[in-house]
Amino acid sequence: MTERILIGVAWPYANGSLHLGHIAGAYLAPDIFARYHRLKGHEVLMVSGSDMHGTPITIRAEQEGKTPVEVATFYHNEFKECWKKLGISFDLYTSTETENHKNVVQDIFLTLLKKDLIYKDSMLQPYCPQCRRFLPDRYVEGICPLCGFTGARGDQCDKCGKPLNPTDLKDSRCRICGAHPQTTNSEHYFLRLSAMQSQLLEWVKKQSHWRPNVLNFTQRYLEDGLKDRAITRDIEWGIPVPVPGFEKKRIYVWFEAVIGYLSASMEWAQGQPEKWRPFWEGDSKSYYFIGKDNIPFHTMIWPAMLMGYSGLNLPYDVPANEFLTLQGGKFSTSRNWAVWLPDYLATYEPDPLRYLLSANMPETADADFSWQEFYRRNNDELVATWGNLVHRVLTIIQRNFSGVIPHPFPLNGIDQALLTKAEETFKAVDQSLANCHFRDAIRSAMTLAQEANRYLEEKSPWKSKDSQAIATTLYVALSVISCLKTILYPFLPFSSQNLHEYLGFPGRVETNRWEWQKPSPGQQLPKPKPLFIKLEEKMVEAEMAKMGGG
RNA sequence: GGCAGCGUAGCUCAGAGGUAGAGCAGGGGACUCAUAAGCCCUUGGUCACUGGUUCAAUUCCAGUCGCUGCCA
Repeated sequence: MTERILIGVAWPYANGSLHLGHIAGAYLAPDIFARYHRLKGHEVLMVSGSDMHGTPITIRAEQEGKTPVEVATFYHNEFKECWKKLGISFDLYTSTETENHKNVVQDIFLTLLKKDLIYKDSMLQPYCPQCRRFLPDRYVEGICPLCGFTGARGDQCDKCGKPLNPTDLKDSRCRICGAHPQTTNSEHYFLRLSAMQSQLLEWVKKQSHWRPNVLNFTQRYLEDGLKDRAITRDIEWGIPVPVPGFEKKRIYVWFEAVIGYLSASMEWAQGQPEKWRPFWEGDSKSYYFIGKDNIPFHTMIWPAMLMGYSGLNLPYDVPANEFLTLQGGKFSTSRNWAVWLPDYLATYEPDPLRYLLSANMPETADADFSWQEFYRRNNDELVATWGNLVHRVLTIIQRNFSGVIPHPFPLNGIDQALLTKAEETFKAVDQSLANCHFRDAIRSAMTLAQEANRYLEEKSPWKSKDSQAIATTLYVALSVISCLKTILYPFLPFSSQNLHEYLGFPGRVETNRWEWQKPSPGQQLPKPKPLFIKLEEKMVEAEMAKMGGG
């Protein structure tokens, strides 16, 4: 049965480069999932885009003497380059700075307004008379009333960790110009989340297939009670509020960005206006891949908006990942405690990173990245277990059979046992991937590679005098390698493509289905090269030296 | 302060009410097709602490300590 799968991926904020925490949290998993489903022959639509709006971008632009659109576009382009190099296979990667997105957002805004799910109210906001603008809470600084720390921000104090309101601060000042902010009343629109609470809770309680962390968090949050939230801001960079009198205000990014899933689907369908609908209606399942910090927006706010808008599917699953830590600590942009994706991709191949982050994905708990671990997993697992398995078999075939795939003879019990194991692994990985258990899936695959190494050892074709047994052994080993080629493709698309060619298959690996392709006896194989290269241990020190604070 | 999560071998992580697991690192061995890779054997743990439920808990419950995150 052909399934239809919508894959929504978190929209990265275009005011800084991507680092490995982003990839582990939200971007690798959906790509694996999408590649798997495409192989299964399912219809997949995977969309995302850059979140271009909001105050942090305008402030960065001012500091750099640029316009907000220049800053956001710079990072948007950098993101697109990263996706290409890392192999994150979006069907459309767009941005919130498109005419289409603006129209869709305004349409949803007006629809919810008409249904009275959005209403107007006023709120107090810090205003800087010198900059002549309203300040987001975290752009107000001052002395913490609780601990006396002088660098406390209007949203919280970094010293004692207490959350604050901007008006709590003593001797408050504007973080941009240093002037003393005033507090001014301002009119805004609010989303009536409080009215949706029971409907949401009822829906959430039925989602027993969600990951426990996502489900528990959401339920507790809902039982505590949802508050209405302001969805407009006093800034100039963003999507205009389509209401007279609000010309100086913009729709707040958290309301606007989630709508991107829908607007991007429509943009993808351009030219065929109804083509996006099957992914948003009926049997289609929608998956939203995000980091855990984004859970409330995808299990409550976006569903509430969809319920209000009505007619479109609510999320089927929100497989949120936990966080990646970096050598035991939090990623920190300001301390440069990070591994930047553009730097990584300028130096290394994509597959070793994809491998490490898959094998140690923060699926159920935080996971740690270290260069030592990267080095080790590349050399000891990718190269030694998997790459070397491929290389030794292909090399023996080159040497002893002139590179022609040997014809197998009747199988003995050992041959059969390995083939059975491969068959079982194929099914197990299928199940794991369908259930978003990525770590289990790649672990099963590597276990099969180990089995194949043991098999070769046991049969030792390099010692054997029995030419039929040698031919059979190599054919069986090659078959299992071909099995792994398909299993590993969602995780390691680049090296699987190379392997696909070394095994004598034509075209692109992704044009084949999720099937165990058997090699064709008698076929001439090309000269292989190692799938992965060993790293030198000194790279660990070199990379660590690049990180701040270490 | 409230809530949640975590605390398992040197390291990264699994696991489960009934004599503790994997990979890597450490030690030993046989082999040589292969990127000195692969294979076999092996040393490591009172599963944070204290109580409770149970015939039986490291696995369930309560509390303590430590780390992390979220919230007012």
